[in-house]
Parts: sequence; structure tokens; C-alpha cells
Amino acid sequence: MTEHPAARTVPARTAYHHGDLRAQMIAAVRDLVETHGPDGFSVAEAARRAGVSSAAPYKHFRDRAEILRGVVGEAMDRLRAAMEAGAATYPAGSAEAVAAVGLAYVSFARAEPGVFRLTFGLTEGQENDAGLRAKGEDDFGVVVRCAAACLGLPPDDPHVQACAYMLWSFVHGHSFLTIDNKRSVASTRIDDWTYLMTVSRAILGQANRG
Amino acid sequence: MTEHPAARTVPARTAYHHGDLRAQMIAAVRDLVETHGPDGFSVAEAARRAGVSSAAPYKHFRDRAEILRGVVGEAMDRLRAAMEAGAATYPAGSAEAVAAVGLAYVSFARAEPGVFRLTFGLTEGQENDAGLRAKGEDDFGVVVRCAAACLGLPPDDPHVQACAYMLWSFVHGHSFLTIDNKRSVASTRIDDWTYLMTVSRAILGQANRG
DNA sequence: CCCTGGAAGTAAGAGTTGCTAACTTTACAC
DNA sequence: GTGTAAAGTTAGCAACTCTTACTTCCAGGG
Repeated sequence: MTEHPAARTVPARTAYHHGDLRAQMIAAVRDLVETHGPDGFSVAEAARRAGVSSAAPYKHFRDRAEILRGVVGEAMDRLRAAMEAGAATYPAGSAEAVAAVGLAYVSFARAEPGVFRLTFGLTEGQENDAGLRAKGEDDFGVVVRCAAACLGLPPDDPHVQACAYMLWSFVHGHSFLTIDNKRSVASTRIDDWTYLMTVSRAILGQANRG
Repeated sequence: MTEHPAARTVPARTAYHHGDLRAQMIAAVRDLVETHGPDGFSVAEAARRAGVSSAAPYKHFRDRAEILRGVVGEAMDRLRAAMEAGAATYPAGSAEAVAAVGLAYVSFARAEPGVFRLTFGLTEGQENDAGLRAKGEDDFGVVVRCAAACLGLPPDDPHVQACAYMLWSFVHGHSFLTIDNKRSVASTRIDDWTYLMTVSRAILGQANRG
């Protein structure tokens, strides 16, 4: 068995059963995706890092795609938590709260560009997964609730939904352009917070008048 | 450039030399990426479709990534042409021209989601490629020129740059959410054109006042 | 008209990967 | 204890990327 000690992120296991392989595979894949990009990940390498044979992961995941779905699901949970934490730092209904949600989103993308790309770049077969879809709706729900509070309307109001979607579009595009390093094609330096505040006010103000 | 008799009917090549393998590889990969997703592409399969051995492509491309870069470069050219054509259908300086550029962008994403994802989802090493970077700036230039005409300011004015970047963020995010089928989480049906017009006016009007 | 160099093809193969099949080890209920 | 099922293992197939060494063809100079 040729095994680099450095390749193992986890102390050598002594028991035959690993005990927590599923979670550790997800952690290992997350790390790999982050360091080598969403394509530069292999089940074999992740298994190597977890200290098990390359066939072991298939006792916990149906195939490669299901592992990725696990990583994405976990990422969506963390993203939602970050957005909620951002919103909580400002008074409910304020434009600042909306901007803070956006900032959490952009910050997540910047902190984990590989995982972010993976989350929103999955092949079409995958985003139809029911669990992921539900998590995506939960994430969007944070934006909707903030927008609703800001506009003084119920969350299921069409205006609220439309505004929330606009905000999401903006922040999502900005996040992608940021991690793709495409921001620099614009010759102005843009500060995230003032940018997000500008956009939030523009969209929510517009909907108020309309 | 040599004439390529075998290139018009794709598979049946009679001569030993193919004549136009580089272009046909790019075309084959484009097709594969579109039908099987950005990951479900292999050099071997593309070579098979072009009717050559799996080693032949390496006479024209350094490696897999360079083939993808070829596809992306070609896609960026077409995207720019589509945006310019969209802008040309409305008077220069009108908000409609700006919206038309955005519509061309979204339409491209919808028509070729695989290639679009590939174009903006390349691993970090790749978008530092000088040629692609230049093409990306050309694409952005279309937006900048339209925004400048609309605002009555020179293209290198910081306001113009900021507005163009905002427009890009929005349209880019909207495009990704569209092809990721995430639009449906918002309970309102959104028409692309009115949506784009609303956003264009909001952004450009806002910058006028500010 | 030959002939020779280089561009563009081929076949063969090393090394990695995804995943399956068949087997072994372990934990636990009874 | 023992049977069963979960969770490991090794071995191996098919496919993929990319390299090496060889072959075929075209083009230009003598």
C-alpha cells in the first residue's frame, strides 16, 4: 500500500470500519473542489484522503454525482445560514438588511469559489434533484422575506417576488463575475457594500413607486 | 487556407490528411458540450466524430483544456456579434438598444446553455488566458458603448463603466438563473423584454440623477 | 523528376479514473 | 454463540488523457 502520509487529512484509522466516511468524503471533496477546481476532483483522490479504498465511497453514495450533490447540499445550508446571519445584523425591513444578505452571498462566493461554482454550475440533470431544489427555495426565501419586510408587503405578493428575483439576479451575476475575475474589465473599482446598497435601494425604491 | 472537400460531409474522409481538423474538433466539442453538458465531453469522442484517431487532435491542441479554450473563444465571438446585432436594431443611445444587448446575451445562454456555462465556468487557470481575456473585454465593450451613448458620456467615464458593469451583473445573473431553471422559485412569471427594459431604465436613470 | 523535411495522421501503451463483483470483517439483535 | 446486514477490501473492466515512435503525404529546392 503506497500511501503518502501527507495525503491524509485525517489521522490513520485503526478500526476496520471508518465510522464517518460519508461526512469525511464530503469534506474531502469540498477541499479538493476548492483547491483543484470543480473538475479537478476525483472520487479516488477523495477516498485516498479519507484513508479508505477507492471502492469504499460507493457504499455511501450511488455515484460520483451523488457525492457532488452532497457537497452542494451542505454548501447551500451554509449559504443560507450566512445570509440569515447577515440579515440579522440590521433592523428588519431596512435596506441595509437586504444589502447584508447580498454581501453574505458575494462573500461566500469569494471565500469558496470552487464550491460556489459547483453549486450553481451543476449539469441539468442534477438541479432537478428534489432535495437540492428545496434547499434552493429556502435560500431564495431569505431574500424574499427581507424584501417583503422592506416593502411592507406579504412575501407571496408578486411585487415582492419580482423584486427578490431581481436582487438575486444582480447579486448572483456580481458574484460570478467576481470569482471569474471579470470585474477588472470595468475600469472602476467598485466597493461591494456601496454597490449592494445602491442596487438594493434602486430595486426596492422602484417597486415602491410602481 | 486549403480547401477542405471532406469537411462539408462530416464523416467520410477519404484523404489521409483531414484538412480542417482543428475547426471540426471545435465544432464537434461544441456539439458534445451542448448535448452532454460541459463535463460530458471527451477528446476521444470528439475525435471519433471527426473520423480521426484519438491521438490526432494533439497535433492541433496542446491538451484538453486548449480545445475548450478554442470553443470558448469562438463562442465569445458569436456572443459579441449577437450583442452588436441586437444593439443595431434600435437607435443608438436608446434604452431599447441597451435592453436588446441584454436580450441577445440571455438568448445566447438559453440557446446554448452548455457552451454558455463552459464560457463562464472555466477553471481559474484558464480565464487568465490572454486571448480569452481580450475577447471578454471586447464583449464588455459592446455594453460600455451602448451605456455611454445612452448617458451621453465618453466610454471611459467612471459612471459609464460602473453602469455597464451593473447591467452586465444583472444580465449575467439572470442568464445563469434562467438556464439553471431557478427562475421558477420566484412565483411570478417574468417576461424577458419588459424585465430588461425595467432594469436598463432603472440603472441608467439612476446614474443620470446621481 | 527526385528527394527530403516537416506537417499531420496512426497504433500502441502507460497511467488514472468510475464503477462493479465477489469477498471479508465487524457490530448487533436475538 | 450465531445470522444478518452494513461497511470495508481486492481485483478488474472499460474509457479517458496524453506520450512515444512510426507512417503517410505534400511542397519546395536542386
